[in-house]
Amino acid sequence: MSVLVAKIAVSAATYWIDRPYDYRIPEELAEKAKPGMRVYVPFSRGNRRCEGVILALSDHSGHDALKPVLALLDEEPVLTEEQIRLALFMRDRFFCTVYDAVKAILPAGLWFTDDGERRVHDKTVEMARLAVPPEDAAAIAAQKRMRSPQQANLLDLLCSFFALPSRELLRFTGAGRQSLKALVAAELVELYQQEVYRRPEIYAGEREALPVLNAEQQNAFDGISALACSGEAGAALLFGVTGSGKTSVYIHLISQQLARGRSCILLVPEIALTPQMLQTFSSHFGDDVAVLHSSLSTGERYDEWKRVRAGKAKLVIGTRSAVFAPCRDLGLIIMDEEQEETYKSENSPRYHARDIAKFRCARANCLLLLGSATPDIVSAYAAETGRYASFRLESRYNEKELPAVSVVDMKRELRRGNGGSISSFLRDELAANIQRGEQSILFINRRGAHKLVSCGDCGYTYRCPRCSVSLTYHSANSRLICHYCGFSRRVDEHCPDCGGSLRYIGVGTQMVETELHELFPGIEIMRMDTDTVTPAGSHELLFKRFREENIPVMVGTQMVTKGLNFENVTLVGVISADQSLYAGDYRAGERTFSLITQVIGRSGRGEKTGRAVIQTYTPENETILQAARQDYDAFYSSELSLRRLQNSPPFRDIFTLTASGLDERLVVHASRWCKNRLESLLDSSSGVDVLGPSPMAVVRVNNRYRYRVIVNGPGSAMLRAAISQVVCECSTDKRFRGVSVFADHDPLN
DNA sequence: AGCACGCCGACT
DNA sequence: GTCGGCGTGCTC
Repeated sequence: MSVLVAKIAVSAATYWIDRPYDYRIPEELAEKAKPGMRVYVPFSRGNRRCEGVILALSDHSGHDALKPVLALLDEEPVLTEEQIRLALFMRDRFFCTVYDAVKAILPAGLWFTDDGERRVHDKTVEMARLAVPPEDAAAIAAQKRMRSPQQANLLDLLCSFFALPSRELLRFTGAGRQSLKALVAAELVELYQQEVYRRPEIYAGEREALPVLNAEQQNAFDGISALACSGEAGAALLFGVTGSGKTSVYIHLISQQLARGRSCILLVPEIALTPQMLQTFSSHFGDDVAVLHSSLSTGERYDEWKRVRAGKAKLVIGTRSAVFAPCRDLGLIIMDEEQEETYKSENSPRYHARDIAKFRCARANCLLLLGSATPDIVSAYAAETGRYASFRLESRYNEKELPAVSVVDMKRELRRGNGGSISSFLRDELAANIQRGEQSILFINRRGAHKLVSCGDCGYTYRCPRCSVSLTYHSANSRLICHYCGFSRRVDEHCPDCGGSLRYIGVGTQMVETELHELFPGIEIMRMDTDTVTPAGSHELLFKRFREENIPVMVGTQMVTKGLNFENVTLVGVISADQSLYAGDYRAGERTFSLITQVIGRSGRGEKTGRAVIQTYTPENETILQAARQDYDAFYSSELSLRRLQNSPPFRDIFTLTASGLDERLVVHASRWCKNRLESLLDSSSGVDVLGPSPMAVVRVNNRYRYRVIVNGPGSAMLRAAISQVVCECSTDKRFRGVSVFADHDPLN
């Protein structure tokens, strides 16, 4: 019997209409069409051509009048059966469309290729700009105000910005695409493509002998390798204190799998920060290594992807998305620093790399190894209860002692009249280090280390017109920028409100840097921020300078806590350990513990023993004390009982329903409706709590108000189905037009 | 979402 | 009358 029907996931389908659509396969394509191939199909009333992917073939359909598949985009399937399964799993797990999942699984480069010949195009975004002088546009806008207010709004906005990405433009004005198209048709506005630039990457190395394992590492290796070679699916946790040499164990495990003809994936939280890790692995595995991460160019990424798929590269090292690497004969997935938040995607598909890794390992009957010095409480619990195998590395390299840690009470410091951010204790320690010619690193527990601009007379501060946050000053281009939506503007000469003089208030690194200059005149201070606009690789350069020029003090955010080892650093300071403790979500304690542990780990990597100073306004806080003692087990047990009381993971799963829109009242209304609807769908005995709605920490972004309902319950298929149903119902409810809703499993905040 | 169909208000 | 907003409903 001839196969005539294809079940297809289409790109144009939104979440609430996403299902396999049946299409007729025309006679001439019947031979070639296979599951996993991309196709063009007509979709919706206008039969507009859209992309799709064949999920399955069939000989019948429950529908009559099927539309035909227009064309096949691939000669061979680009998705394996296994990857199709994964995409379907992702839809169910992460509340995304199947096509969204497919786009995450496949590399972007695939969309730019033709006939197997690589034709990499520059990545572009669609921009809209005025096609007439702004004065004319303003006049036309005024004319149009009555008849077509949406078009008038679009024109007005373009008058002040000249050019904007059309996506942004529509989002900001709330106008529909048709209004923009009308303006384009009237030749008042034109659309054009603007390039988004990408940067390349180089790596090289010579093969080296495998590192020698110490007894403890050998022991861990033996246990893990037995599991990895057992041919059964499973997961293991490798708890290894900072400097215990987890990497050496990884190298041996990978080497073993490659020798068995299996391929491996090594996931790292942030590859840009670990060039020496890459160096290490390419020195052992040479061309067997493929690197996959977001700052590769589309072409490079695609090339690496092809090498992996062809079986030419057997070890994939990469960030989050590398978990989708098309490895053949997968033998092992390792997630290094598995507690890191960068493994969770914050836009659709909102997946966690750990969940994808588990799925793949289960299907491939292989091992997932989670490595960490401060494991996620959920992973540690799974290890404790025997769901994961568990291995420990407890001795530091070369039997080095832990740094001596001091906790400084900043409240007392304040009472003593020191209102600055550096305590007298830390100051003395710094002075001692400077005198000895040793280096120090100060860590600021805060993101966005920028300046605010405020009026010295009336206190006016610049706020984003589209978001409920202040604008921050970037010296790189002398502009004020919103970190949420990217809005930017020039700074005025004087206060726009009262004409007074404007002050530039340093927060974070800048403030500390200034203070240090006052305390230690003439001493060089290096500053390192996470989100300064700097060219690629400049962090590495800064680290190199710090090392080679023996710069006495480095001040920085997040990134100074990661990776690099400096022999001569013997003092680290945490300026304020408190910020991340009160972030509000259930992960706050975990984050703080992990952060402090990593900072302490930066000290005393060389010959000399290190010291660490932790400043806090709550010196009695258990988490901070446990982190200071580097006592993960104590932290784990107190955190676990807290989680048990709070009903948070690992005891319950957390889901959120987030609603956003221009009309705040409507957003609240829709959120409240979601909560009630969900409660009514669930049995009162289901053990599910629905909380909220509550405004998000930053309520307004890009003029859209954001409210959230939190669902706390067992992550059962039944609960996920109910959540999915509520999202679909709310999205299609006419009363909530203009409000968009999405669900997320265990979001970061 | 994005597209067609169809209703209703303004201008020739 | 009719042009073109903008609301409504559907997507194999």
